[in-house]
Amino acid sequence: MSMKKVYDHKKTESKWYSFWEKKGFFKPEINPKGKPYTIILPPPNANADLHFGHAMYVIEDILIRYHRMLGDSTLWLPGADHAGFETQVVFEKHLAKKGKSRFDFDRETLYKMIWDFVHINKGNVETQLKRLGFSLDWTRYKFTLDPEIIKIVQKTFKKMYDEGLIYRDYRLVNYCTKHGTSFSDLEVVYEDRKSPLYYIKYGPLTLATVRLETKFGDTAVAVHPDDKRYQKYIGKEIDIQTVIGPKKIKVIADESVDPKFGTGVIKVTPAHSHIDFDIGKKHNLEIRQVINFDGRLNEKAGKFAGMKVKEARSAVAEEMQKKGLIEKIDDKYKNRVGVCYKCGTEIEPLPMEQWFVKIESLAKKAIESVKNGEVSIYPKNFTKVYFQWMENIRDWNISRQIVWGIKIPAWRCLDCKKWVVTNGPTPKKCTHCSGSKLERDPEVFDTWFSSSQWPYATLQTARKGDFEKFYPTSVIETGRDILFFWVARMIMMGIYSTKKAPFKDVVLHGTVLDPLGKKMSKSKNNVVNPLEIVDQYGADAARMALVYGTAFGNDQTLSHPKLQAMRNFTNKLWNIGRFIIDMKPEKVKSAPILNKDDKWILEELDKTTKFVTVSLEKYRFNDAADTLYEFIWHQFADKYIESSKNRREESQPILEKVLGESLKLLHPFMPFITEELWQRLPNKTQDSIMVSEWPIISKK
RNA sequence: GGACGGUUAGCUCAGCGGUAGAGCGCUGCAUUCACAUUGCAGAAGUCACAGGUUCAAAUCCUGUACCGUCCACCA
Repeated sequence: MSMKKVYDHKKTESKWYSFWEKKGFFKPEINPKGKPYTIILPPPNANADLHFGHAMYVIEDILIRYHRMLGDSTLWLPGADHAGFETQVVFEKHLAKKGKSRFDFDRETLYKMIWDFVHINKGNVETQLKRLGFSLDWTRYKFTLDPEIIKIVQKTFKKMYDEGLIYRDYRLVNYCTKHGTSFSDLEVVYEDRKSPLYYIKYGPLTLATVRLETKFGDTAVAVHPDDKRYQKYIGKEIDIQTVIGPKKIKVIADESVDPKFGTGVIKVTPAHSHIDFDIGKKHNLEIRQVINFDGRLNEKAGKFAGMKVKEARSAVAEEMQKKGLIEKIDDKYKNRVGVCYKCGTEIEPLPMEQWFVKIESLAKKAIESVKNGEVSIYPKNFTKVYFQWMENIRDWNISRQIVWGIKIPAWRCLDCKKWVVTNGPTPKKCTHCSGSKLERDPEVFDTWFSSSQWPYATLQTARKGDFEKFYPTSVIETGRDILFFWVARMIMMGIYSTKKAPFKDVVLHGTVLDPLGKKMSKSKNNVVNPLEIVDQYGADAARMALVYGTAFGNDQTLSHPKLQAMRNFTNKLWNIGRFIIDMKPEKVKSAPILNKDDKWILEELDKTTKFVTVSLEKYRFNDAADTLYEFIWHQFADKYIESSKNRREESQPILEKVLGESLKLLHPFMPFITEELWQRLPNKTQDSIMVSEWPIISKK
């Protein structure tokens, strides 16, 4: 079939993906003897379509296709994440549109509804990944809620519990009163606020506080041990007036009090402030909870009971002012307030029992694995960020009070109140007292607890022998915004469970911003669907645009002019192909004598081959892409092809050779058009360019 | 309060020790001879600012300004 003047990406791209898949080219088995090369796809959330930023997965496809052509036994394993809390929030929004809420359904029904919702979305996501040309081995597809994955996650929990690395503790958690769940420290975002700072009288002392409404939970007043002003009160009880009557309160000394802040005196509210909780623990103070999980004050607040935190604050302030208990109000005070990263509700530190991972020993090994080079992070300046975070890490709260997730396999014995933990199955009786009345912990794991086990959980359950062959994986490639959430935790959990870090290289890409340079988000309504871009410019152009012209690791702005340029490039390539293949002269000299031009282009091809290869090894994708563009367009097409026109019969073999090699080098970046042209090459050596050999630099 | 990244042609960005580069845009010319999603030619930047190191700095060091991001339980 003769070739049209203008390249039609829609025609080409629709046919090759299924061809590749049918041939089994995405499976590592096509190179059974090659050395293993593995990437686990960061499983996209199953609750929504991919946005254009996900197209950065192209980096992984480039690496995978390159290594497949090198002859490696190459595996790129796809999956999806149930994305616990995230998904529940998305689903609640759907419910809200129908005038419903999560409280209208029982647990099982809600779970089932979300399950159905997620399974529709998963299908959409798969279609998107395929349209982008990603050479994923779909026969090994995994979902975080597959029974075999759940089994592994629960088993890990049990093992860690048995070894004392997971414990149950009553302590303050970051709690969103709107969503009704706790969060890890990472999920709290901080906002700058101007909050009135009240100077209140506590008997003979005056202290400064923002959170007036928590005063009903005060169980001490604290000063710095060396603060001369307050020596005589330390250890004594003082009488104070409060809005709900007189009260006695103890004055304690603690190093953590900053004498320079306010008056140097603080109220200690162990139930509602992290720092106070620690002080309280040290001094054995009562944890007096006055704010309930619905964000309202309870009966301990007297007549303020039932009020929401904010109303209570102003109501208390008003009342205290009437009674002359407020000395002054500093209304210029600036502080940072933790809010829910989803809804912006102020996070309440609230005391509750939760499961925690004892993180120190895990972090230590994770730090070590990077220090000793078992794991390398690219771009390398992120190594420092990684260390910083790891060195200051705190125990990880892995309980979530939601329904959508993996259930924690823990039961409390109603007789002896102790916990029974299993690998998953419901225990018949209590292992401590043989009691038979057991109550399951209704909570589920933090999503990241399961995804941190993803590399080994997938490989251990995909196919027999996979784990042995493909673990540790070669590269984890992901957005740098989830370095802590995911990458760091995978390293910790991987080392814990398998004794080996789960990957050798961490490759972090920047964020793809909208055409105006703003972060894409649903709330801003500026999310771009990759399929729109693919329809408009072609998958090849979209892929190339993401790697061309931006240093790897930097943020980039989605640029239509750039997409257009890459679309033009595909057309240029198409016409190069058309000229060489479709307009082949009738007579061709079989053993040409090389002239100056021939030698020059072959030399340039060599240089390009070398440069592209080295750049890929160093994860310098833009260098490789820029060079290929320059070589193919400006050296091969503009110079060599032009000069060859008056000696076509002689140069035809060179034209074919350079085209073939260029297509191979370009294939990882632009798989569809390179396959289309490859299939038309008169001298093609394999069924598909996908399984052809990566060009080798010819010897001089 | 710390840390990291950015600041280079009108726009979007490469370059990161040897007298400034790309894509888009702009100007002029060419052409139904693979490609107008084209070719050729060209204009365009005191490389944020101030010091320093060096024979030589956009590139290294110090500091400043402005943008962006991340981390931190200051009441």
